Amino acid sequence: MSETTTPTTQSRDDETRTARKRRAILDAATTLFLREGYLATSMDQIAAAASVSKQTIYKQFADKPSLFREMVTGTVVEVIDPIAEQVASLRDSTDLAADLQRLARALLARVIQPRVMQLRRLVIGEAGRFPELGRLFYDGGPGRTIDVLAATFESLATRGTLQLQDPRLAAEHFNWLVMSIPLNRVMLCGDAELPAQADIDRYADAGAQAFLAAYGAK
Amino acid sequence: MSETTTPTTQSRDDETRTARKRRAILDAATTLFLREGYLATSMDQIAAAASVSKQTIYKQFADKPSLFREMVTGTVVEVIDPIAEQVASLRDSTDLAADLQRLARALLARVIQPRVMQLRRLVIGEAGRFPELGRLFYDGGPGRTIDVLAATFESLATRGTLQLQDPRLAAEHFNWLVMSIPLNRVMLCGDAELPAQADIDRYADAGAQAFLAAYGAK
Amino acid sequence: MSETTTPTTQSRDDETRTARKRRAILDAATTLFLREGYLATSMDQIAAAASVSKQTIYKQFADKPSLFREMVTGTVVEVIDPIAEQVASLRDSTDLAADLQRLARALLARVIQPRVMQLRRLVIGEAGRFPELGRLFYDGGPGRTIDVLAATFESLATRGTLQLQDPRLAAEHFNWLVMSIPLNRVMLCGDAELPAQADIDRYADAGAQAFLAAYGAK
Amino acid sequence: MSETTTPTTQSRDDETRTARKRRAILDAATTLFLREGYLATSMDQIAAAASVSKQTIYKQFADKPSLFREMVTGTVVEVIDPIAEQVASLRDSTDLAADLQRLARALLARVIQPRVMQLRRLVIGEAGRFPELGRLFYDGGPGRTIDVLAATFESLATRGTLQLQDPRLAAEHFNWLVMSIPLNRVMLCGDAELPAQADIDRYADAGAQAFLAAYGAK
DNA sequence: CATGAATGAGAATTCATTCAT
DNA sequence: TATGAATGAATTCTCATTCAT
Repeated sequence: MSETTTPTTQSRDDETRTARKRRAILDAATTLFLREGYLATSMDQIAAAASVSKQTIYKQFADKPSLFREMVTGTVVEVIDPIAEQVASLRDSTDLAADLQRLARALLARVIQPRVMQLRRLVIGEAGRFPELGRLFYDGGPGRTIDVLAATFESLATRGTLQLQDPRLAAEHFNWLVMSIPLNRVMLCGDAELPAQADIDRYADAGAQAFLAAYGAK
Repeated sequence: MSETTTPTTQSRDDETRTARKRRAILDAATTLFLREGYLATSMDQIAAAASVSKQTIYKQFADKPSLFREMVTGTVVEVIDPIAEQVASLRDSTDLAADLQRLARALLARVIQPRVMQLRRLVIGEAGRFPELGRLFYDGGPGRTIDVLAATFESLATRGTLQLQDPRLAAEHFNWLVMSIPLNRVMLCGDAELPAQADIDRYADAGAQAFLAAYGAK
Repeated sequence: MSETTTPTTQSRDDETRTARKRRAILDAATTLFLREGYLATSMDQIAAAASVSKQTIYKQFADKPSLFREMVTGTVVEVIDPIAEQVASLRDSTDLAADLQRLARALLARVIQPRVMQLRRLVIGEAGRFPELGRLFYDGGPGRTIDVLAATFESLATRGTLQLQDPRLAAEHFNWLVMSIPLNRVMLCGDAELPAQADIDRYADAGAQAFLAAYGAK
Repeated sequence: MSETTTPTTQSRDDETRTARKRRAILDAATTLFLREGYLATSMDQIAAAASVSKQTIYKQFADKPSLFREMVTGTVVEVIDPIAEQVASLRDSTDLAADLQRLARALLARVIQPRVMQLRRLVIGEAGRFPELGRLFYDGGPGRTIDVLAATFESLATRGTLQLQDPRLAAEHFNWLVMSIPLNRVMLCGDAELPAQADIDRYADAGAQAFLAAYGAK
């Protein structure tokens, strides 16, 4: 009814409406792909969940793989850790133990989120069909974290706050010391196995502590 | 070997033939499921790959999920680490650094095998459809390794060779310090990213070394 | 008739088209299910007979049982005897023998129709798979007839035109005296055995006459 | 073990064993066909239920239709009313009302048996595929009963005990007056609707009584 | 002679994608 | 532009029947 009120803004309205539909499609696709997997999700389901016709989907996305790629890409971006500043602030830390612990908790809390876990499972499960998405996830997730960690650790080593030869290796060790225990458990045993917040923090703390024991200045 | 020794035992020949078919089906299913995934593998493909009629499959396995479960179960068992002895031998180690390094290399070499990696990917990707298989894999894989490690570490701590409060936590840290870097990279970035043997050993060595730095007696 | 009157009402046209397809599917299903039976009719046949794609069927009907139920329900309704008025008019009959005979002929003519016979056979044959349809047929067919007959007979008994204690029992007796002979013969021996119209009327007359001999006022 | 003790009787033993298997097959087929229907019963199920191999079935019966025909034929024969004598004894009845009632109860009790009802449903449902079996059932069931009844009623009419012109018509009326009410109800509404024994007798009594009211000597 | 395997087709149902309206 | 229909193939699973062993 109101789409034709002002002819001049019609194209803009259409654009907005199109964008809205596009977003609805991506939202539905995100929910369904994450929950059911790639093959187990049908275009019909997505159309129904987005309340659009299938034709509308195919007008916006070339085909199912394209829609899937776009959805994964978008979700990776949206989920990427905005931890750069927090990591960088470590450089001037006066209480490294406390600051590392805080960082560890923040990192783990982010990664253990159901949506991130589902995305990780999805990307791993579809690694055969969409190899580029695995790399995308890696680069936007662990890779990026490790990059900024490595830079910071190098700076700390220069100041003698940390003792290490290979800052990138230390960054990886920190990252996985913090994450691996709950990450692998939940990834394999399902969200049913998801530890309570207190336990998650304990894993983060223990990881940070072990890291300091190995790499801290004596 | 002995299928044709006694021509009179027809029933035994039949048994062998049936068992042979069953094995052929499971082999084909293993190859295809690991390579293509659960949904992307059809019973027709399996029948063709096993040179068997579909009927024969359905006479041996109730349905596709059953065949899949049996295949995963069997592969998990077959792939389980026989590391118990090697770990146990640590107890009387006179050169813990060297022995931990040897153990780390053995553990990582096993886990990084393509077949194990594929199985891990498959199980993770199908965690939604087959939650029990994730747990099965965990219990037969990392869980089991960590169990035996924890027992050994506790004994080493009693003797003062290691310094730790929570042997299970230390075992987890050891395990993931050794594995996580190449494991996560390969799992996400594919076998293309698979590091050379030398690099793998380096990861193992670095993990063991970091562990000792954190948990070794001063 | 009016599908093309208003070109602007596209949605209504769509509705009509969909409804037309739905009707075509139900018609084809009716013909095939009645002729071949439930299991012997395939969804492919129905789609072909309705000149419709299988998808269209499955978008309108959840599955084969649903389609079958809908078809039987519809056919039962469409075939239900509109005899209520004719039966009710008996109450003021001045020539009961003639009126009962007329009623008997009408009842039997309806029931002996090939389509009704086929439906009866189908419902009986599928009683195991679709028990609710048997009851539906009974309630819409014999049950309903007997209900209205019983009410009328009771009224006639009050006026002394009939002599009976149990009007429902009398109604059943009337119904089956009229129907049973040709009904059972045709149901078991097939339409090949279907008597000529004259014979059918004779059965109806004889049934009505026997009823009056048993229940009429002396 | 004992099959080879006496070579002379071996063939007879085989015959017996063969006959035993044949009977087992027919028993299994009877149970399954009656319960599930013709198409819904598979040769595999029959083989399993009879504890024989499918090959054995095909050695004894040409194909599925043959097995079905043989099973129906056998069951019809086995279920045929041995009421000839009881009907014949009516001829010298001194208390026709009592004797007709006794006969009615016997007839109805037989027909209402679950196995007979299932057979009737089966034959009606398969009338399209096996028209000859419907006729077989009719001739062995209602047809036969009506034949002997007609003969007896004629004799009673000659003696003036009954008043009728067409003995065959009277026989049909008697038969269906007795049977129709519970027969149709159970056939359509299922065994769930099966009346208690007392009710069945009541239907039989009422049918016999109505018959006498219509056809008895005044 | 009887068991397991094979055959070859056909069942119901779903899919991604493309026309028509 | 967007809806319903169509397409055409693929899915899992079952069937009756026939070879081989």
